[in-house]
Amino acid sequence: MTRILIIEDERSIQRLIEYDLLQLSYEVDSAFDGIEGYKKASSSNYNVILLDVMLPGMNGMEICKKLRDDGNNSYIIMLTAVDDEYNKIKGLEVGADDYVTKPFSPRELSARIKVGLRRESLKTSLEELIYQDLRVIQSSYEVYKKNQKIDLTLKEFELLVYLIINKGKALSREQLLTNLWGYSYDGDSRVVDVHIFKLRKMIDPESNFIKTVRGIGYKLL
Amino acid sequence: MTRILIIEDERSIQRLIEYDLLQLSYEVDSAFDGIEGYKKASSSNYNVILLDVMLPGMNGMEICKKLRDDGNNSYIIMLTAVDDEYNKIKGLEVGADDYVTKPFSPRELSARIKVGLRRESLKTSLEELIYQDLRVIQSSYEVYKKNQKIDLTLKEFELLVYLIINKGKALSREQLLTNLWGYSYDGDSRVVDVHIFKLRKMIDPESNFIKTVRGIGYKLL
DNA sequence: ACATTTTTTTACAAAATCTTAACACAAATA
DNA sequence: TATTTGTGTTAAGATTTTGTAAAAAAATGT
Repeated sequence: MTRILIIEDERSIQRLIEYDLLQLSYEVDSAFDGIEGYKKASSSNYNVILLDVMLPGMNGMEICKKLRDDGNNSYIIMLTAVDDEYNKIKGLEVGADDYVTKPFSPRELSARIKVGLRRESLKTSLEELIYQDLRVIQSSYEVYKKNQKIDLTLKEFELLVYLIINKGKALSREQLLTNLWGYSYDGDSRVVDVHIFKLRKMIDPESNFIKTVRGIGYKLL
Repeated sequence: MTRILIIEDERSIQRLIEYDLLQLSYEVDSAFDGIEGYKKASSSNYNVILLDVMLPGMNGMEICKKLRDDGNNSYIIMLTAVDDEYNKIKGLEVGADDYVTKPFSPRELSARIKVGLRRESLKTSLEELIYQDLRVIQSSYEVYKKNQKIDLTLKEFELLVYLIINKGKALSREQLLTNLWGYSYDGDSRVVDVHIFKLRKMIDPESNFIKTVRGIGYKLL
């Protein structure tokens, strides 16, 4: 179950966000001032925390910093009223993962959350993945084939990780798009194919283990 | 995505049900008389159909019977105004899966729907299907006969899965077309025959277990 | 601002698969 | 038995899907 905490004092905004997230069947919890927010965030484990910068009691920056100092590693998205560069930098400095400027569309917010969840799940899974003669180190985004380092782009890397984690399963393009790109493309996109093509060229030139499942997508043997 | 069709002429009840189901994030469609209901149920694939017994146009029993005759295998829940044993028995006779008496609470209805969905998903979502010396792995789209891998095309694979899930039942071409091809039988298409032929050649060269049911279609013993 | 890298889109070729149509054959019916 | 109806089988042609390269767009670095 995905748990999200909203720390936001403006009720109207809080309600709106809560409504959208419930629609997406996340488990939602809310706090309406800084103190309460910090307490909730500390006492329970959330996958994502939406944190308003301007709050009564304790402001968002402080909360974020304190949480990180406590060792909290939830994915924190800062919410702020204006697109000000200063807060953005400061937010990331105190340990936020992302930053959304109000007003934002539900779609935008949910896209950001999905990115966060993806990143989170990558974080929590195995640090080092071994597949055949490949060694994939997630923290440093490095890949070795027979101890020879291979340079992959970010998307190639993420695709490889996802394939390995789900090895054996046929993965549809939609599934790959939602899980790696973070949202669903409308219309038909061939991005996945192109990335598979490149990945094959880099790590699997004989196309031995990245198999095409015609009509569905791809799978790793 | 779970799709539910409500066939109910009383708007107030329809609205109520629809509201509850949308809350549970099902995809909901509605029809307000028998003819429309039958058409919608036939033309599209629903996981669950909620079917009022008393309807203008065509009554619930008729619709249910006709749908079953067409090979429709949605989970059908009959709705009736009074708890009368006669209708209950009759309903099950014409092929309904469950029976709910009005007035019912949202909770009761959703519980019944969940039962239906579970039943449906149990059948279709088995990771591995075993039939005689065949092993069909749905997540990877692989088929083994006596541990020997057999390469099937997507349609062949889907056909095999459907046959196994419905083993023992005679399946009409129409049913196979609607459920596997996603459109309704158009009179003289013999696509199914060709695919059966190919499937037999691949997994059943002796034509032992894919039997022809003359005048109807095919079945797996 | 410009150059470089990465990602996405687009177009076209190649391949696999699906469908149609035809004919052969078997089963049912008169 | 002859006729009709339904199915098996085949192969050509149509369609769909994927591979690949290259251009366009977006992101990043200098």
